[in-house]
Amino acid sequence: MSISVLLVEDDIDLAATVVDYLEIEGIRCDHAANGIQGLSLIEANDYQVILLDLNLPKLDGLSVCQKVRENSDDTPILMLTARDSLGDKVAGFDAGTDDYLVKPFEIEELLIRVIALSKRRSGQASTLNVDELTLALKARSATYAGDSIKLTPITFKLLEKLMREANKPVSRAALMQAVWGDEQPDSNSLKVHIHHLRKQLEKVEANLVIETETGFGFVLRAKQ
Amino acid sequence: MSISVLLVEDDIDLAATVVDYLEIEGIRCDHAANGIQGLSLIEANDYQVILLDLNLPKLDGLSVCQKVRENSDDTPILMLTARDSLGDKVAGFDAGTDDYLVKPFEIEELLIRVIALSKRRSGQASTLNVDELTLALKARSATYAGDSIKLTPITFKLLEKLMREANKPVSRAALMQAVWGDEQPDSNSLKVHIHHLRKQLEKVEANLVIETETGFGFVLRAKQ
DNA sequence: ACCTCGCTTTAACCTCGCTTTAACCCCTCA
DNA sequence: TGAGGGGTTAAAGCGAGGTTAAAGCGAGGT
Repeated sequence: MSISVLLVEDDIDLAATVVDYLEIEGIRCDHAANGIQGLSLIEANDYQVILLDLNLPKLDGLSVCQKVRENSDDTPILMLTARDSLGDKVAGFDAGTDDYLVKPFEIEELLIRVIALSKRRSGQASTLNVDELTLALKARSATYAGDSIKLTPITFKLLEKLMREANKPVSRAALMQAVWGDEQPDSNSLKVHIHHLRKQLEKVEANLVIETETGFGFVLRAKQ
Repeated sequence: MSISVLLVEDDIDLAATVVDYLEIEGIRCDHAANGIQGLSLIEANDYQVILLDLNLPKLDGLSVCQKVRENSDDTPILMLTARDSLGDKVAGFDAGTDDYLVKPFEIEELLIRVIALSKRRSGQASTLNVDELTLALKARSATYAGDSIKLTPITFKLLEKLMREANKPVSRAALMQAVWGDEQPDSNSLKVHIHHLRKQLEKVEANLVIETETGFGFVLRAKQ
């Protein structure tokens, strides 16, 4: 799985260098130029690591760090700092920083720290949401407006595929590929499992239906 | 509360310098000259931070680090290394290292890292709690509402993993990794030990159950 | 060096429920 | 009206998980 990080840094040249280097190494890298923008990106996306400059316009790095932690977000944070005093670093760790790097730093050094931090907490939950339906991929559980939905391994994979392509028709072949891979059953298993899924959606009175696209496949979309 | 650390380092002069400096700063500092001695001190005492030289006689730093983690001891480890290659550092983080410092280092730098690491852990419990179930990691004992639960080394590791991920399903692979590491038994050992654990939970009439997620793994959660 | 005890692994067997199959229905369109 | 796509249902099959007992193994004591 690929790593995706956010760099919050006001020095545009440095930012460009870091972004380029990380992208070459296969790490997705967003960039924010100030603390406020950084915070909103953090809330909107799901980063594995956050790289925070200590001195930022609008909202400094320490404050950003604190606010992230207040949101009970434990994404690892790597602080980038030009200062080198003991006080600043201790303050950083107090605010919830996981690591820091003193400028100027070797970019390889940054890379290995990003990789290390991304490994530290890889247990974060990613979820799919369509309407009020939530599918927790790690927890392997689904809920609709709070009601839990029981899924077997197969209906789980089916629902996942349909939710990823919500509102877009998915061909039978694509669904079968998603569920069974290359060794597919020959009979009408798919329609039986689609049927099970529909029953589950009805049970929680979901405002979602699986419609059939005759001769093609199925779509998950809101009713009416 | 005062900090107490262990330094595992074979360079006697360097060790003496570090010990003296840390003691002056009010940090208790034990010293071991090789990996084997280090391990036995770690098992016998309760350090806030472990400082590990990478190149050690008898048992190298990485191996010490791995063994500590295998004992479910998550005391922060700061690796001291003369080498500076990317590979070594990544290997270090893989083995469960929390931070590292490249020799020669400023002794003030060491101090602030020790302080930072000792704080990281101070928030972490040495016991895990789920519902009325308590697992004392150091004592390797468990109780439910006061009743003690007998755990073998394997059921202990199993329960620890399930409690750390309480309410979240844990895959078979993850459980087996947590218990056996890379050398896993080929047969159905896991289900036998899960069975033993369930029996223990029943014996104390715990309000917790280990549910199975068919085709995936197991979850520890409250009944109903 | 041997014995013993208890933890771990193996293996056999059973149960349960997920998956598949197949039969039958309905509806649409030629 | 009959052929085909899709929906529904129930039952068969089959593999994953549960249970149990016994063999294997190593640590600690004698």
